[in-house]
Order: sequence, then C-alpha cells, then structure tokens
Amino acid sequence: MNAAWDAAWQGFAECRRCAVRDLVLFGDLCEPDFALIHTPIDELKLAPGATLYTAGEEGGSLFTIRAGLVKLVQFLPDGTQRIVRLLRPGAVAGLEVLVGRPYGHTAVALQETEVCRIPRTVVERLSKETPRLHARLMERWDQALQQADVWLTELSTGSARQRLARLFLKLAEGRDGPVVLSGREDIGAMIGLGMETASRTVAEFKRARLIREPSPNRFECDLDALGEVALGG
Amino acid sequence: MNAAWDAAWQGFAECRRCAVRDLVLFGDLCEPDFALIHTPIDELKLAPGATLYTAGEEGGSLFTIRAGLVKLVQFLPDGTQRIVRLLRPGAVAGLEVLVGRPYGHTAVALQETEVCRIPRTVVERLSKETPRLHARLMERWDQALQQADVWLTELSTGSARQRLARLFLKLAEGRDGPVVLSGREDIGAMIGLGMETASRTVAEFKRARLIREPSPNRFECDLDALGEVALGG
DNA sequence: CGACCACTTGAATTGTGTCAATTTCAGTGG
DNA sequence: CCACTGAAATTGACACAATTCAAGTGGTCG
Repeated sequence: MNAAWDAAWQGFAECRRCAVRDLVLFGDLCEPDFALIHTPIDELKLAPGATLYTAGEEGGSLFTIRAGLVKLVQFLPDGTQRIVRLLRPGAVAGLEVLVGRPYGHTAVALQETEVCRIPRTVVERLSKETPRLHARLMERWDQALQQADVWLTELSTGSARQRLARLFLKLAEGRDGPVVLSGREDIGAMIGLGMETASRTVAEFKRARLIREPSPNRFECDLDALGEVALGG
Repeated sequence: MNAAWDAAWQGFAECRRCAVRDLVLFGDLCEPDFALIHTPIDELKLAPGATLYTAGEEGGSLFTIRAGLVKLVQFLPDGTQRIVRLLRPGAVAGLEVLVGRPYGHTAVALQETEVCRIPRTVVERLSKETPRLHARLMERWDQALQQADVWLTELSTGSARQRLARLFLKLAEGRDGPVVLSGREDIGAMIGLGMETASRTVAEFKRARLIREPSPNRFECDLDALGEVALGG
C-alpha cells in the first residue's frame, strides 16, 4: 500500500504567497531565493487516519505541517506501538531524510491535516545557496528534540493520572478550541499505558469534571484543575 | 558554583591534528577552513561527577565529547531527576545554544571524560562560510533525536527487567570492555524506575549470572542472555 | 437485524513504589 | 589499630497502582 494513496493532491504550492509561511521552513527566504526552487512542492490534504509515510521507507521528501495534527509512531519488537511525538502546524516531519536516513517513524494524520511535500533536493539546494534556511532547519531539529525530552519526562513519568493530565495540558496549550484525539488506544500509546488504563482514567477525569467529551474524541478541558493533577497526583 | 570549576583545563586544541577529528564535528573541514577559527578551542578534562554545564545557563559554547561518558539530566517539577540521554565519544552536547536557547539539561560526567569546548561564534562563523559543517551538524541533531526516541521506546517501556536488560545492551554495544556506571540511583533515573527497584533488579541479574560486578559499578554482561530478557520478560 | 468495532467495566494478578531497617564500605580522627 | 561516621546499596514488608483477561455495553454500517 503506497502512502501517497492516502493523500489527496491539492495543487502546487505557491510558497511566495503562503499564508503560514513565517510559521514554517521558508519564512526567511527572500525573492531571489525562490528562483532556486525548481522542483514542484505539492500541497497534500490528509484524512484522519491517513498515512503520510512509513518507517523504513527511503524518503525523498520532508513535510511541513500546515494544519491539523500528525502522530509519529514507532513499533516495538513485540509488536506494540508507541507514539513518540505529535506534529502540529509549523513542525516538520521527516527531517531524517536530510542526513540520508530512511524515515524513522510512521507518520499518521490524527485529524484533517494539510502538509507541503518538499523534495529533499530542494532543501539541499537552498541549503547550499542561502544561510537563511539553516537557522530555520536547526530550529526545527531543536523543536523536535525538545519535544522528545518533554515526552520522556512529562508523559512517561509519574502516575497514570499525572500523565493524562499533562497530555491534555500539552495538547490544549496555545489553542482555544477543544482537544481532538483519535481514540483511547492512541491516548495509551502516547503516555505509555495500556488502553484499558487510559480509558479508565479518562472516565475518572470526566466524573471529576476535569474534562468533558461532548462528542467522541473531542475534549474540553479545565486547565487549572488539570494543572493540579499534573503535579500532585 | 561555577561549572567551569569542575573542569581541568588541558590546553588549546589543535583541531588540525586532532586524533579523533573524523569522529567529531570538524571532520570534513579542509585547510582554509581552519583559518576561520579565531577563537581558541579549549580542551577540558572532567573527573567523574563533574558538571559540564547546568540547565538554564546561557551557554556560549557547545562541547564535543572526545572520551568518556556524559549524562544529560533534566529535573522534574517534583524535584526528582531523569536522565534523558547519554553522550559518548563523537557526540555533541549543548547544540541548543546554536538556536539561542539556554542549556536544556544539566550535563555531568559519569567517567573520566575529555571534551572540547567550541564557542558558539566559531560554529556560526564556519557555518556561514562552508557548507561542509552543515552536514555534520545535522548528523549530530539527528543522532540526538534518534537516541531520544530509543530511550522512550526501549528504556521507558516494558517491565523493569526488560528495561535494565536493554540498558546494559545499549551501553555494551560497540564496545568490548566492561560497562561502567555511577551508581544505582543513576540506573534508576535512566530507565524510569526507583532506586530500590533498580538495585533489586541488578541483584536478580547477578544471581541469574546475566551480569557480573567484579568491582563496584563495573559490569560484565552476558549479551546473548540479556537479549533474551530484553524481549521476553 | 446481526456483525463488527471501539469503548467501558469488573475481578484477579502482578509489579513497582514506598517506608524502614540493615549491611557494606571508605574515610576520618581519636 | 580500632571505633566512629556517613553515603550507597541491599533487603523486607506492605500498600497501591497498573496490567491482564474477560465480559458486557453502545454505536455504526452493511
């Protein structure tokens, strides 16, 4: 199954006029730089559950997330899966292709998601010509690394209640709408717990009115109360 | 307490003649590039337990590890600490200074360790002039990120026995001598377990002859047997 | 309507955390 | 030389939290 089949092609990107350009990779480029982009940059739209790429694939492209939410999944020797990171708008997926590695994770959309597919060659070419891109690239590496550390210290440490509370806080931060997820299984895979424990703890939070779930997998959170739980227990 | 006090100054580095140059950051530089290094690069020697830098410090330098072993520690809100990564020869510590962030961790030597202190300005200057350094830098970002993922999936998942087995395997890989560590507390902090559980599990491994500890904190490992435990339970 | 799927809930089991007592060992000073 | 001290490691007992297995609920879609 080719990953591209999951994605609907939306058109060629006009980076120059991109609405979220300063969020993403090409924010600092100036007019002459754009002339260096010779390979088309596709805009893709992913339905929830669609696979962007699969671990082990030799990837020719990296992706900037324009809208939505993407999970990076890693499979353990015993078959179970663990969600290693979440990518939100502005983040970049597949940076590892820049060092010649195959994709290290499987990337799956959790919501309606829009991405730009940037061929590796484009980044490499720009990288040689303009130093402006370097800063952005390093910021993205740093972003990813910082998030990895957070997941280890905050989402893989402490009791189930603490982890779940921190997860909701993370997902809610810098956003006003509800937190949208994709099921109990994924919640467990993010905080390193079994599905049943995740379900139980979510139910408990609902009873305690820390969260509401007006429609399936859409959560409204009481941030202050969750903050208490995240620390205390 | 200044972190520099923990370190003994060894001299100015002669990068051109560095014995491990191709391991580290400047492996691809050619003769004219070295002329661009105007700020001295110090060589430091750290005793076990010495602090290289502290989380939150505004760091002016990054460090390449020439020999030894360094832990990156992050402190949790409740005061406990978690070891997020280990740096072995060839790795780079403090990459975050390149994006203008203060150090994100506290870096502490676990063994006798040698490092080179490279001022941020040197890297930035070289970065502007030669693209050869970029590839190396990205490799190091990638290395760190990959290790972060491994720690999450292999050292923070599964039973205490599995985690400990995987830890020893990780530390033993690509090396022939014994695995040298710094105490049970640290073992626990690496695999996300309490000190008592770490101690108990180490004792159990010794009884089962999976490991031997001929002198304190030096471990000889039966890799095959540990491999079994890492998977099965 | 029945099949299927995700979620919920229950009960028993196991593992890990916690608190506390004890041992070992290296270092210090009488 | 030996008794003291303090730090790190070990061990035991107990409580509790999470996994596991299993049964049951609720919804959606053919």
